[in-house]
Formats: sequence, structure tokens, C-alpha cells
Amino acid sequence: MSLNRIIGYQLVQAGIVTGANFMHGVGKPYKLRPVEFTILQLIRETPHISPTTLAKTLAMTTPSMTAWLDKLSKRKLLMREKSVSDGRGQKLALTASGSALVEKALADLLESEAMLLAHLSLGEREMLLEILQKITAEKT
Amino acid sequence: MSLNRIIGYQLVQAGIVTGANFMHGVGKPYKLRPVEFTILQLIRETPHISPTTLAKTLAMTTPSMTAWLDKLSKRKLLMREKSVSDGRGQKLALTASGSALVEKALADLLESEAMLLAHLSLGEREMLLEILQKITAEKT
DNA sequence: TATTGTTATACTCTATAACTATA
DNA sequence: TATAGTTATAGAGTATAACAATA
Repeated sequence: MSLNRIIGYQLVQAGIVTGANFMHGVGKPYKLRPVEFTILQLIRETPHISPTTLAKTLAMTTPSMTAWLDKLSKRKLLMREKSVSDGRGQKLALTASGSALVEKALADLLESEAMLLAHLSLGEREMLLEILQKITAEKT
Repeated sequence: MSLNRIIGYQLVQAGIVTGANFMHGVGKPYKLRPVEFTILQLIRETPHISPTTLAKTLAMTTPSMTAWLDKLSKRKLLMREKSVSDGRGQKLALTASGSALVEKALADLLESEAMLLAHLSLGEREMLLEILQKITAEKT
């Protein structure tokens, strides 16, 4: 029996390809680590999301998330706003430049992934996303 | 447009699930990091594979691979043999205990992944592996 | 000259523990 | 007591550069 039957291994191998594609098309041009791009995009999709929720979504600890938010905040890409309803919490928001940057970055990434995966049929790409989301739904 | 359409993001999210499954079923019981398990299994599948080939397969540098091989070697799970045909190179081999360990670990992992993905149909699992391998084939 | 592998080194990323503030 | 977030700290994993040995 072989690694080829291990989903986790195949996910990593495919991730090497998409990761390299990300670095070339978005990471280097925009000076964004994958996690930084993801944080910005998640805030864009869910305004007022909290650091704790972000940390859970990306399977990291809150101190790690604090460090990433510090970096992005220093670059004026996002802002921390105090929650009114709960004085302990924060609501994250993109700055205008953060919003503009992530919007362009996402468009570039969609385009470069489309190029990268052009040899897959439309059905295959849809099927892939669907199955991956089913697996992700197992997240505890 | 959303992260849900980004294959790289969905791969990471699914990887969080399979990674947690690996840690629970194999990583902790056998005290193996994912990369360590993968190295052992790749040697098992390709006896006499070289450190350089392993490093390329796993998208890491040779100094990093040296460190992992040192660790596994100290645990007597593998051996470095000098290549006869090329005095610069090495041929990696599993020890008896390394071979036994990775064989059991792989069986456990296959079983725990089968449980984890029981909600996917057989066709979905086959389709997933097939598409991921097509993406991996893009590796440069 | 190019390649294989190692050593030395520093940097990035991470987690744990201890803390503050609020609920 | 529990939760949100930060700070301090140490450890894991990484890459780059310099090296030795062989091709």
C-alpha cells in the first residue's frame, strides 16, 4: 500500500503546487504570506470578525494571530476596533488600502489559479471544491 | 468573490482536518511528525532513494532534509548507505524496526482516514485522489 | 565546473504560560 | 469563573551561505 492512497499526502502535494503558484502570482508581488492574504480576505468576507474566530478558522493560537494582526496593522491594511457590546472583544476591519489590496490580490489569484488548473475540466474543478468542502465540514 | 473559490485555500482547510486526523491516529502514538512519516514511507516505496530526491519531493532544502534524516537515523529507523556508483550520493534504507513501524503506521492511517471520510462516496474519494494527482503533476 | 551532502547560522513561525481586562 | 486579547519566552522548522568530497 502506498502514500498515493493517503488523502493527507495528496493534499500536501497539491498544496505544494498551489502554494508555489500563490507565491509567484500574489505572495511576492503584494508581499503577503499566504496566511496574511487569507486573514485580509476573511475580514473582507466577514466584517467585524474577531481575532479569536480568525485563529480558530486558521487552526492557530491567539498569540500567533495577534502577531499577524500586528504586522498587517503596522502596514495600515487593517484596524482593530473595540467591540461595544463586549468590552473584551475586537472587531476587525480593513482600511481602504487593505481593501483595495486584497481585492486586486484575489482577482490575480483567481486568474493565476485558473491558468494553473486549465488542464482540469470545469466539472473536475467544481467537484474538487465540493469534495474539499465536505472534508472541511469535519472540522471540530 | 470569495475564498471558497480558491483551490489553495480549500486545500489548506481540508489539510487542517486530515492533519488533525494524522496527529491523533499516527503522529502521537508513533511519535512521528507528518514529514517523518512521509520520509519513511517514501523510502519504503522507493528503496535506495537519495536525500536530494526526498528533499525535492517534499519541497524542502537539503539542509532541512539532513536534519530530519539525522533524527530518524538516531532513532534507528533508517540508515544512510554510501552509493557505490556515485561516491557523492547516499542510498537510504529502512532498518527492520523502521520498516515495521511505518508499515503499522500506514495501516493505521488508512483506517483512520477511511473513518474520517466515511461520509464521502467511494466515487468521490477516487475522484478526489485523481484530481489531486493531476494538480500534483504540475509540480516543476 | 557542477552536484551531493553537511555544518553553521540566523530568521520565521509557532505554542505555552502568565498576565490584564471584561463578562 | 470563564472569555478575549496581549506579552514574554522558548522551541521547532526553515532557508541561505560556506564548505568538503566527488563527478
